[in-house]
Amino acid sequence: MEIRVRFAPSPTGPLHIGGARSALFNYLWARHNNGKFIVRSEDTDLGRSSRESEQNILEALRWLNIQWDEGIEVGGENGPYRQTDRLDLYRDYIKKLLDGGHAYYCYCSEEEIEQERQTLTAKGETPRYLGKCRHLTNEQRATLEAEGRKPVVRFQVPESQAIHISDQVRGDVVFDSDGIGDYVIVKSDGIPTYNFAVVVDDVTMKITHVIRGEEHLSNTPRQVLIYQALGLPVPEFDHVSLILNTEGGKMSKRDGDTAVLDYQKKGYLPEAIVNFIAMLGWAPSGEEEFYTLDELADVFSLDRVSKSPAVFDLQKLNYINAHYIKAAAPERLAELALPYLGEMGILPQRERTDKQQQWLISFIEAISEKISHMAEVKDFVHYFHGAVPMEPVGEALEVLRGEQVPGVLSLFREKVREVELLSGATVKVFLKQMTKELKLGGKFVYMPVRVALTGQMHGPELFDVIPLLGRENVLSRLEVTEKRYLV
RNA sequence: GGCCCGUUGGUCAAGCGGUCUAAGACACCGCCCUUUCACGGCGGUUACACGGGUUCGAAUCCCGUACGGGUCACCA
Repeated sequence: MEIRVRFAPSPTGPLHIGGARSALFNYLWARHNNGKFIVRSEDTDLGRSSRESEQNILEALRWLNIQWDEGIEVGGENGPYRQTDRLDLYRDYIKKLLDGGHAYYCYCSEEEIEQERQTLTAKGETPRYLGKCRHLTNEQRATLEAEGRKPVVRFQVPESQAIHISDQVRGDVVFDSDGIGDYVIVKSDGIPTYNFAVVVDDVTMKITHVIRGEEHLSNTPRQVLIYQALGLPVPEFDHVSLILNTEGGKMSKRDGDTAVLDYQKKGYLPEAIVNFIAMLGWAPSGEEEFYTLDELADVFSLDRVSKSPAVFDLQKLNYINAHYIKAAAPERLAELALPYLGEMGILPQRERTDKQQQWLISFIEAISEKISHMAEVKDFVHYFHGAVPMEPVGEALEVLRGEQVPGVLSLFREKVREVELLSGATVKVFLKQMTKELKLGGKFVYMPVRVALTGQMHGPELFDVIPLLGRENVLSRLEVTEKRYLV
């Protein structure tokens, strides 16, 4: 049988990290089994759903290179793929449920239901709807409708039934139907609710595995009941644990970036995000930690998915992203760095001169080992740009106090002036010469030069910094330092 | 509160009854490499929530407790 899985977000906000991981796991499972991956939209919450959110979600998936075989914007034979376009379909299934005695109209008011809930809670029981409207006669219904009441349709939950859920991640889970009240499957505006629509969609789209977040586990028995009432085969459910913030709580806006595209904006690489979130809640059997999408699809399996929640660790993401940055082509990184450099007025976004383009590439090469995501290029431009160095403080200032420093810097200036082309290679040569001529250890030559030029003790390779600064900036920075700190 | 799920170092995690005086990675700390900064290499600190069972033997199985989370909507 063909494996068919789906990602079914509700378009009420941007795609967040947790959603992306659900999508990824579904995608990987499909690819691993040569199956199909479907993307649909659960937009029955008319008030909160928007096309903007849907677009954001789709864009994020595309950015991560998670492609779908069927669904929104790509089509397929089981469409349409938006729930609001499937209302007629749902009506047919509702009719079946109503005719089969598995569902009924309910006219209870919000106050009545709230009352019932409170009574049950007070007794220490699960708050639920007990089925007051189960056996309304036609006359009673007519009377209630004459009062202007709009009914909802409720599913009639069978009594004292054990509901078994087969879940490859969590093992088999059993629920008692008595803990579940008759729940609404069609709202008073005629729109079906999630718990019902999702069943119809999964059935008609022939979904074999429902891989989703743990928050859905408690809702699963409601869905299974509908499958059973309809006499339809129940798919396998696989509930993946949640992704938590550093405090161990649910990830929210306050914890920083939760949306996938936030990371795009900060210049993270999609392959790094994929690699990182795959490892949150799943682990390969070997010790390799870097995987491409294709490699993940090869080795992914549901039985290695973790049951316990995972904390989103930005440091680890940064580490993984740094790895991919080191591996990426400078041209690609340059393209990604441009927005930040443009923002700072360093380089034009387009129509750069050859010289500017060359500078850009050299700049990227010099710093690509130093940064964890591209937005950090902003922290590095001062090393390579401008006539004045950063102000040295603390230890850096101490470095300039060394007695050999004036001699080092003046010799350095001489060398810079002598050299025709200030390239990395020439700089390397004359810096080495200087250590010999002055009979000083490298540290006593390189460090003062570094601090004099950048004001910092740490930073990119000196042989990169000097050519990128250019002769003019080097000389002016030297002068500034000598004036300010050596007199 | 009821129901359900979970609990290995600060974090991600391996482990599926003996090879566990518990792997690997991030972070942290040292050392080495580098006549600068890094990369890298080597080493170190830190963990089976607790209590009962079962068993010759338990991180691994069972029960309980504690803690965390999810859910109980005309949200999905």
